[in-house]
Amino acid sequence: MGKKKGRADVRERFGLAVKVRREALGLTQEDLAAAAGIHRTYLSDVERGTRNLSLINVERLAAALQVTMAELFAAVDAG
Amino acid sequence: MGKKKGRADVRERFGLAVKVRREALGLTQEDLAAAAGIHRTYLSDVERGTRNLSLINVERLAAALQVTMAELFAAVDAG
DNA sequence: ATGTGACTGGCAGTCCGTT
DNA sequence: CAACGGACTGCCAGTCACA
Repeated sequence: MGKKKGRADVRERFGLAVKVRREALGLTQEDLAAAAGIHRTYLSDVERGTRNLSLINVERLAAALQVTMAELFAAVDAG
Repeated sequence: MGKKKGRADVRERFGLAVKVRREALGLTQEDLAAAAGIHRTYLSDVERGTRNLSLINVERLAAALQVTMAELFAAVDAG
């Protein structure tokens, strides 16, 4: 039953949302990183929840994932 | 009829979304800044679209505005 | 293909004040 | 009450070598 309580850090929830969506598209981290115009190792950090990325990179990632930011954050909120 | 074209910068759209929601709640910048745990002058910059804020502060702001991040970004996307 | 530590430059974020 | 300037600190952005 549970609901949750100690919710995970936003960075972790965001990273997971990105990863789930990326895999749904059948892309590798390298593919997505290239599409979003960011670096491969940076994306790796983002998916693992160790980076507190900012607005501009959030937008780039959403675009590369072919979802609106609202859709992406719906998954983050749900996480 | 066009609809879109040169869409405004994410920072500007985000700042406007925050401002509209803040005013709907009848809060001053100082009130909201205190509720979100960020600084007054920084919030001023954010609303004016001059700051590229990061994930953690986005979450704090959404919480202080009493909306989910998805709801907040729906307004940003619409902007 | 991905994870991770380390590194540096620039900006996110704070705080003073004035308009 | 909000915009804006200046100065400061800490952390994000961006990259590499290597497991």
